[in-house]
Amino acid sequence: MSRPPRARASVLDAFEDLLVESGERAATMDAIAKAAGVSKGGLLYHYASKEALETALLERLDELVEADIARIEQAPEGSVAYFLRSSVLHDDPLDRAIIATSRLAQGGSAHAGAALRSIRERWEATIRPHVRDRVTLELVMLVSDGLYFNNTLDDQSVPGPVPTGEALDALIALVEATVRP
Amino acid sequence: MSRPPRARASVLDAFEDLLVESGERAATMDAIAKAAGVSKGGLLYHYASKEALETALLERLDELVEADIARIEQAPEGSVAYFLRSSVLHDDPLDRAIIATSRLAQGGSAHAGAALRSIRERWEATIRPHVRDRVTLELVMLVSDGLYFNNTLDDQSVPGPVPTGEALDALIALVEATVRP
DNA sequence: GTCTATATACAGATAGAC
DNA sequence: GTCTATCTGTATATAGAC
Repeated sequence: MSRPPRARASVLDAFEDLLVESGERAATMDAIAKAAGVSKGGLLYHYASKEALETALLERLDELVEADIARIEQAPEGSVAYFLRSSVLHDDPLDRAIIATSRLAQGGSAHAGAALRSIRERWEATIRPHVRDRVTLELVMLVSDGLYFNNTLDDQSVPGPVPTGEALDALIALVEATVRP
Repeated sequence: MSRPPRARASVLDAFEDLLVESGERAATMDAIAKAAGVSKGGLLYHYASKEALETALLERLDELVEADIARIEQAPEGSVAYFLRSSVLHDDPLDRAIIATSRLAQGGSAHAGAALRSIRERWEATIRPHVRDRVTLELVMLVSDGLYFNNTLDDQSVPGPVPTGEALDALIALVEATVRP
């Protein structure tokens, strides 16, 4: 755990980037090695197989989610507002890890699918105390899922259909007014 | 168009099934041929390439969406309620086509991604007259997206986190009360 | 720790018989 | 229209030098 080699992290970054930017088909061992600036042999010294790389991505995701949940609970603007607002961000490490994992899940990885379900449960448990009842909890979760889903479909050129700026503020205000306990 | 050979349709069905049940990695030409009960050569007589198969799936999706939009507009229970309820179904042809297309989009297919964005725009235009304003329209669309997203992650064994039965009725009632013009 | 070279498997696609 | 056999490219992974 201590002092992990620089190359190891940059290989994982390259894997994640390729998944996010170009999809699972593009994330081959060759492409990952090239993007990370190492040879295929070098890559395989750090991660002995593609499955090892996927496992490492899932572990990174898990750590990022843990930190995110702490932030949700302490957010000054309120947990629901913070949770929804953070569902629409694009380029922070957590969102990239989620989108990458989502690509793997849709490709057929059962582990990745299970990881996403587990994250959703942890978020749900965190939000539960801050809403009125079961139904309003569903509403918050589904709006968040919807925001994430649109993130995953975003292509870098076209702006996504998801609200930003004042439209996002208005959406959050609407949801908060509806779900407040 | 008239009297399309039975085998042609069953090849497309097999492609869709493999995408939905097992993800894009599993949907190889070999696996598709086997599932459809034809040889690889037989498959390639009907669809000369994998891209042709993807194009056919997108065309099927387009037709199903067209029919769906007509149903949304005429639904006796109201367009918003019908739209949300139909977002949670699992085994109708439209949902399977959407999930299959979603797998291709996450795999990296730009065409599939564009098709999903186009569907979303058509739905949005259909729902627009039935809600109060821009913000409530966003809310309905995002809840629908959230329901679909959870569908795509559902694994066949575990029941998904998405509401059914009375919980779904309550959710729909909540959203309708919030967005009604 | 990182490299080159190579083994093995499997993908998509072609050729041509029936 | 459907088949078998085969070509070609490319994916993951191994072996072993440096």
